Amino acid sequence: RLRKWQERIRTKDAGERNLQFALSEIDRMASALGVPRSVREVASVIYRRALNEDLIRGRSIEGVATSALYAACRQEGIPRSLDEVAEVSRVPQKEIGRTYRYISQELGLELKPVDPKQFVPRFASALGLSEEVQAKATEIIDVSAEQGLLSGKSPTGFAAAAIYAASLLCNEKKTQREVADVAQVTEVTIRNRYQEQIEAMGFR
Amino acid sequence: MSAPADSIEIQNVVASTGIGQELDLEALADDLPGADFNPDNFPGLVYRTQDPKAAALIFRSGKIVCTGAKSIDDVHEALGIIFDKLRGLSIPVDENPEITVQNIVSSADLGHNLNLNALAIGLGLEDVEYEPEQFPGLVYRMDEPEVVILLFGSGKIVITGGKRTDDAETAVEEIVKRIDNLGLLD
DNA sequence: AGCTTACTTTGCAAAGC
DNA sequence: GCTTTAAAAAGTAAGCT
Repeated sequence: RLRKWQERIRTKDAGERNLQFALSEIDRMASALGVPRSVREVASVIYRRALNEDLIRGRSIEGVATSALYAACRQEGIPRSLDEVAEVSRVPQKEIGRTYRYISQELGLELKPVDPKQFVPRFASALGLSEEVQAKATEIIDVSAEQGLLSGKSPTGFAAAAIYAASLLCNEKKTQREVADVAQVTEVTIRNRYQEQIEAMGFR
Repeated sequence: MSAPADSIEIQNVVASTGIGQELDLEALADDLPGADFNPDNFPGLVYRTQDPKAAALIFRSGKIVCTGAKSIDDVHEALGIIFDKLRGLSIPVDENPEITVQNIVSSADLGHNLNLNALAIGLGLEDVEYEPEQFPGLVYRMDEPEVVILLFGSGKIVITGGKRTDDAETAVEEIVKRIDNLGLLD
């Protein structure tokens, strides 16, 4: 009886320690990513929900914590790419993606596909581009998405190409390499998306 | 005039069977030219047939998994070749081992481009997985028939998880109906 | 700038770690 | 959960010329 009691305390303490660890990891990663406090709070709520629904079983605490943060960024409209999240996590990108899909499904988060436009302000300011370029990039994304060019394309690559095109159109040219570096995509991807978008805009 | 269902092509059939006889895979690996056996890697011995092209995983228990065949007939043909090869090695093989189809992978073309973003919302986010950062296809789990459909922006699709030949046909007709009802079939 | 190769996703069985 | 097999879809990536 006494042993059972001690075991309960031990598991309760362990569980408490695990939760504290997860929350501090979310905090650490959120700081490294530079996301606002509100997003960390949303991530904490998602993590606690996953914990209450026993979704951690068979998965790493860090993996679930990272996925919760990735989901929270999306839910709050300031997405980070899986690449970016993986850079501040000790969990491989592949596992983050897989765990995100799992908790997203189990918790019924029903997050809409990431909108490329949501990357524009962050990428553009990292490149030192003006509001005018951002507005142009947003317009390019809207027009080309309406013409069906977005289906199946990576949101970061789509945003990167639009920013590259907008920088040319507004005489604030950035090289494909510079844009590729902040968006973490290859120049080849920017080139491919750029060609399609320019055509969709009626330029050439 | 060409209905999407007419574009269905079976790409891969997975089936399992058993010869009702335990096997010494080490010996079999020596006696079967072209056999790959790496027990440290995987417990099954891999044997490939040329015509029809297929790959078989042969296990110590005598159970066999056949993959890569383009039709159910090809599965039977390929396994027949393997059964005869084993008999040729004086290994007793059941007269007519039961062959069970476990999965059929098919491809098809809906003939229209698809707006996957709109489709993800229209088909219901709870039944859909669409993460273009990770994979360009939209994953849709259908209940009847119970199959998984991968939909691409080009209108090309993949149907998998079905065990019967007509599952793909039923699934294609159903998905076309659902997409059309959403007004997303241009 | 291409071209080639390779990896991402789905489904399934097998035996064993 | 992983390991291996097969095949399609289309996007992305890396290596080589």
